[in-house]
Amino acid sequence: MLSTEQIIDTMSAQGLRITDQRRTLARLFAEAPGYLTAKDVYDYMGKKYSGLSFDTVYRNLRVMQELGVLEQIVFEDGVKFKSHCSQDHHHHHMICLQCEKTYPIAFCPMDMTDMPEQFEVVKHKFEVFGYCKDCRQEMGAGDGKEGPTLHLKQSKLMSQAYDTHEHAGKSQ
Amino acid sequence: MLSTEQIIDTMSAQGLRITDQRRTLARLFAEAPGYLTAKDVYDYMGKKYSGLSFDTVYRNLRVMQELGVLEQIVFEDGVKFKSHCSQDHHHHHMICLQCEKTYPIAFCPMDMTDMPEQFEVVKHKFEVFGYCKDCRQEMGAGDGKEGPTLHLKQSKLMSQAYDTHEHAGKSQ
DNA sequence: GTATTTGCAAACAATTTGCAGCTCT
DNA sequence: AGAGCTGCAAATTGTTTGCAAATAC
Repeated sequence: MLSTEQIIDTMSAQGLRITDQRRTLARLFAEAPGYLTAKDVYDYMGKKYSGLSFDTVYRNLRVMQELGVLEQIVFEDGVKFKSHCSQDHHHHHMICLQCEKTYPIAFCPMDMTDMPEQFEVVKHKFEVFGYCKDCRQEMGAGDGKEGPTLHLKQSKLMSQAYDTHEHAGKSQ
Repeated sequence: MLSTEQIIDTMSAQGLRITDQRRTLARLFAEAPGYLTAKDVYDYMGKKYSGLSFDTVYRNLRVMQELGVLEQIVFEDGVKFKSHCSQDHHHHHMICLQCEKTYPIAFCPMDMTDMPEQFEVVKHKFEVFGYCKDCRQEMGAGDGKEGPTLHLKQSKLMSQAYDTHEHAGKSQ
């Protein structure tokens, strides 16, 4: 994840002006553990910073995304944003369907497989959805949804995935 | 892909009524080589079947999707539909960014890797985007976009992918 | 001081809904 | 006959745009 300062510096370096709104956005995304919709952002900003308009949120989400500061993902239920992962190494995510936190996967399917020559690969998407440890515990505790049965094999390639990264940090 | 009849039979078996519109939809999706937006469908239906309304298109896309006849994918540029692949075996796709045809990938990353025990996997997504043989040839022929440079290794797991399946059929 | 940003309101696009009339079965 | 469809028009939701006033540099 990027820190508040990294986000601000990047924006500043691109000649963007650092307004209070943008500062708040930077802080929000630096701290947010999961994905946020434009509305989430708006609601949050509303608390901290009353009088912020929806279009400013949209405009900035767009700008920050184009700048590479934010990652935009289209879920079935809408568009969401989160701070971009460390640019250094390419990786994929497990995404919790409950809390929407992301956990890095220390493995990329494209490393494992070559494409047929006839097809020129431009990009790929690999995402695993499910329930993370924390949410499974809460759900298992019995609040409506039934605690899921597991049918998992021993971890081979991804065992490190669960706690290596800052991703899954319980920050906030 | 499903045939017109398979689609119609499935819908009929679920107690849905077979109207002219639905018949046309079934035929359209049985023949379409790639993904279609609601608007694509509407435009097409307009030709064959003048006077069809947008809401009917939406209603039926939804119904057919819930029924499992259509597959709905959310692309960056919008929601698109295509006829569901043969239900029998799970597989992923290469998707051409130009023509949006899909080519099956004879490999699933989830077969290769176990997830950490702590995470309960519900579903996963693996998609490869790029340019297919046909489109690369056309583009290479020099109509604006530069013919892409390839940097592909020998195919290991996916070599069969390119011509096994009916998917990539040049049908229509 | 000047180019950027913001907030407002209004425009827009995509999708959904209510309802009366038409149509499969 | 009667539940299920369709088409229309109107409502909703999510996102974008034009413009004057406010602000960062």
